[in-house]
Amino acid sequence: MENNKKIWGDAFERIVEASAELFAENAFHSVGVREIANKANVNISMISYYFGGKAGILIEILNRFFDMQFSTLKNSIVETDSKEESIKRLFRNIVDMIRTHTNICLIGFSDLPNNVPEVYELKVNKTHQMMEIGNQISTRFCIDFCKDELTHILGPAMMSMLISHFTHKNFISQIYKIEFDNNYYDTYSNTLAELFLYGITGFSTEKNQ
Amino acid sequence: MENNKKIWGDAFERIVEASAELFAENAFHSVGVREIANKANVNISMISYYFGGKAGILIEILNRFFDMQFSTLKNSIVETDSKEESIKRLFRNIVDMIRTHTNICLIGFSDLPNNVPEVYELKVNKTHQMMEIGNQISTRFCIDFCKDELTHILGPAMMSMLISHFTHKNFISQIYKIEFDNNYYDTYSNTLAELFLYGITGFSTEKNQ
DNA sequence: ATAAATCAAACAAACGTTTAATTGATAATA
DNA sequence: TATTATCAATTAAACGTTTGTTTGATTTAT
Repeated sequence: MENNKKIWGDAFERIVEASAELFAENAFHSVGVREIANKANVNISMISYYFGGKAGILIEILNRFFDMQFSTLKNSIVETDSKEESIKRLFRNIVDMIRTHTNICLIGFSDLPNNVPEVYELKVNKTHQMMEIGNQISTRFCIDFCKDELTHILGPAMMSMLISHFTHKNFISQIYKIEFDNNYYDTYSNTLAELFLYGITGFSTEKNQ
Repeated sequence: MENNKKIWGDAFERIVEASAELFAENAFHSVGVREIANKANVNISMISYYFGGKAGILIEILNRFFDMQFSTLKNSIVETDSKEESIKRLFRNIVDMIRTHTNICLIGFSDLPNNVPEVYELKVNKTHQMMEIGNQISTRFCIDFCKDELTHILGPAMMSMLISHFTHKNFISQIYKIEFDNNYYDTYSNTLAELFLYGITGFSTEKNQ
């Protein structure tokens, strides 16, 4: 895939980038090929030319998302880490990933064009792989509580928890006047990591001291 | 609104029901009015007649969702509860709500037709109200850690955590062979409540004893 | 000279909405 | 009691757009 992109023109990448922005803002089916072509400054027919159709763009984006997610999770495994540092590093890395690739992540988590068979199958397969990696990480993290049968609960729960802020960000910023800077996301990542580690009980005692 | 429904025929309710199923399965913009009309056994023009357009159905569904969410949260406040029982009751009630109204909840949480101005504004307003109720509940629950400035993090995080299973359910059931019965959701609700209360640390020690 | 890249134009299909006519039941009139 | 008036409910058909895709010619670079 990396090779293809260099053989093909910039248009390929511009289409992916423009689509990612548009798909993240609104749902896949509500974005038209002409809107994409305009934003990417390419002719409409380039979409079918490069991606075989509109759905092909989404598949490209989803593949990038899952690759990114996999490597982020795997890179978060550091053998010498304590359990606490494991979780904190993991949460920090995931938040970093979402911040630097917000659009792709929002699409990967929330876009649900299940009526496109290719997309649906890809999601099933990748979810399966995610569960396996989740199991690996659980044991490597020495999270002994996390039996196989619980991975499918806690895995999605953890990821959804972390992404939730970014899906609500637009609404929240219209209500509160918060600056979403590095400091904010340090706190954000740490807060959720501590919640995940110790719950609101441990969290409250720690903060009150 | 309750009155209107009795003046109007069954068609009104059939349209809402059919749309909820379809919008939950696929995104709002990928569902056509003819598909809705077929499933509801009504003429296409009834949609504009009753709802003023396709978007009107979504607004009706979202209003029901937010009303439901508000009353579920408020009904979870029992003054005599301990902190632990407060959270467990809250989580139990939310899971019950999602189970009995899965479609409406999936739409309320994940459907994002932000390019429909009326829908977007409604979501902003209701999110605002949700945050206020979140604050009320936090203090009533004696969750002293939950300052105002953290509600906008923990509120969405908690809800997203609980809904995550239902958004992933289709994928998960293709991987694992799990029966999603009453027992499963008792465990599910309790597991996430304990995670929220004590984190994976407290959770593991409790389970290993 | 060859092949990839880009273009304007047209394609049929599906989209949401509107129209005007008709049905059905209820209320008012004679 | 029979007839008329009224209005909500429902229908088939057509409306003009917009949809994603394809075609065939043209440009660009190798």
